[in-house]
Amino acid sequence: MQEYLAIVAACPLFDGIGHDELRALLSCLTATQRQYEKGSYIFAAGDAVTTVGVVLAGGVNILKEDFWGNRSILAHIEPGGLFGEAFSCAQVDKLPVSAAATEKAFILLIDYRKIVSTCPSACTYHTGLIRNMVRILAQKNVALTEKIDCVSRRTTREKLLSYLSAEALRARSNAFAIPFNRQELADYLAVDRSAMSAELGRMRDEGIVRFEKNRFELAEGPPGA
Amino acid sequence: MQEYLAIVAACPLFDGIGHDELRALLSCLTATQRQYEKGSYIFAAGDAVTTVGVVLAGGVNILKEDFWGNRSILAHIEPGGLFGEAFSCAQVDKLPVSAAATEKAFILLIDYRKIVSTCPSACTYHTGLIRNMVRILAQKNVALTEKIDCVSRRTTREKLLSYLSAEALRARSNAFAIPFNRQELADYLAVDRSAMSAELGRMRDEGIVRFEKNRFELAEGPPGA
DNA sequence: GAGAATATGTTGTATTTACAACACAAGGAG
DNA sequence: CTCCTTGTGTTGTAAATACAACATATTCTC
Repeated sequence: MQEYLAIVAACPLFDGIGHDELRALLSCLTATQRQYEKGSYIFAAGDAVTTVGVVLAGGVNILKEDFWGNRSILAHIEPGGLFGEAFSCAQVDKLPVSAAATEKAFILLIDYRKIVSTCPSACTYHTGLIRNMVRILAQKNVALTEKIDCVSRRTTREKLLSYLSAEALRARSNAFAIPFNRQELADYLAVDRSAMSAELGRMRDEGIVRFEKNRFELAEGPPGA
Repeated sequence: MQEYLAIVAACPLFDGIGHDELRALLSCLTATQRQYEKGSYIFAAGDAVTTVGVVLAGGVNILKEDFWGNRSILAHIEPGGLFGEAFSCAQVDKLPVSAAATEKAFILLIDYRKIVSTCPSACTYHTGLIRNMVRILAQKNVALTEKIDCVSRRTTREKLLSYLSAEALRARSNAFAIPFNRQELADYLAVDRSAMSAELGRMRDEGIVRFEKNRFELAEGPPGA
């Protein structure tokens, strides 16, 4: 564990907690470290999960299998990353996804009930831990809501405008940089990259937006003007 | 407050907490009750919010205004409903939405920091309260992720199959009822109702699915077969 | 600087969708 | 029962998209 302390400290769940306190906290949480071979499951669909996982080394894929057995990868988690927190904390009785090691992996497992219950010994950093967990869930919530707002639009143009509007409001400026390249933006908006590129070109021709690379600038007037 | 105790108790934030304990808890949380006239703002876009709201009476709309000033209603909250929890708990510095009373409303406001910090007097039900908050956020997380999984598909058919697959897995049966009528399902999947209806008809013709009203039954074989 | 890999823009076509308009059934209110 | 509302399916057409294939850039490596 010693060797992974820096990785654990990098996990947002432990924000604001120093190395020394962290060691005490992990013991208070009865966190356990386990090793998984490539391809083996940390959680399997159908399981009841009460733990969250922190990747110490290696990597983990979150997989989903639909009714007909079609598999898809929902996420890839790297060292320092957290997984399983939504399903554990939501107290779902049967996991709808699986988590599998993509290579030999070391995982720290922590029971979410230990996290959200203040310990009898009242360790100082437990309140910070709870606040971190709540913040992580809430931030993901905000990000997901924002994405749905974009993806739920009917046309590529509406999706782009919705996304660019959100970025402009976030930057509090009509000029801003986006954290995606074209392919990533297309994936985020769930549209075809080339069709999106064409739509961006038309929007530029109409004077709605200017852009170069990942820097965008929105015209101040309404899109219709 | 006395008169609204039953409403507060119905809020999922206070699940598992009895009326007597609730009164003590609310005082421990320094919850405050405020009255809002129709149209007035409980939270305005740009505010820094640290409180969650519980609607005691009346109604609240969550509103969003984009970069060009186009308004849209994201949600309507009724008595017993909770709002503002995601943004408060995510510690966003400037609210990207507003909350306004749709009619004369009574709102209970609670600082989220009081919720996630265990109180010095260590009131018994605080751990339950924290767990409720975490569960609410996590469940919304799961629901949003599930919706994104459907909405991010390219075609109406893929969206329908994704949604129906999720419902079948949830029901652990290939026959199940859905909680939507056609218009609501179309809104959920972000497609046109009539186009969706036509697609459902084609899928039925192809033997992929059978349905009547809100009861659906998926063929066991793969969609392509 | 050459060459490879990656990122981005462009175009044509077949497919799919949105939209509007309408038909029809079911259920409730009077 | 009749009217009215609501829910659902159908069709035609214009519009938008996905997809494929290709043309330029840009960046990275050697």
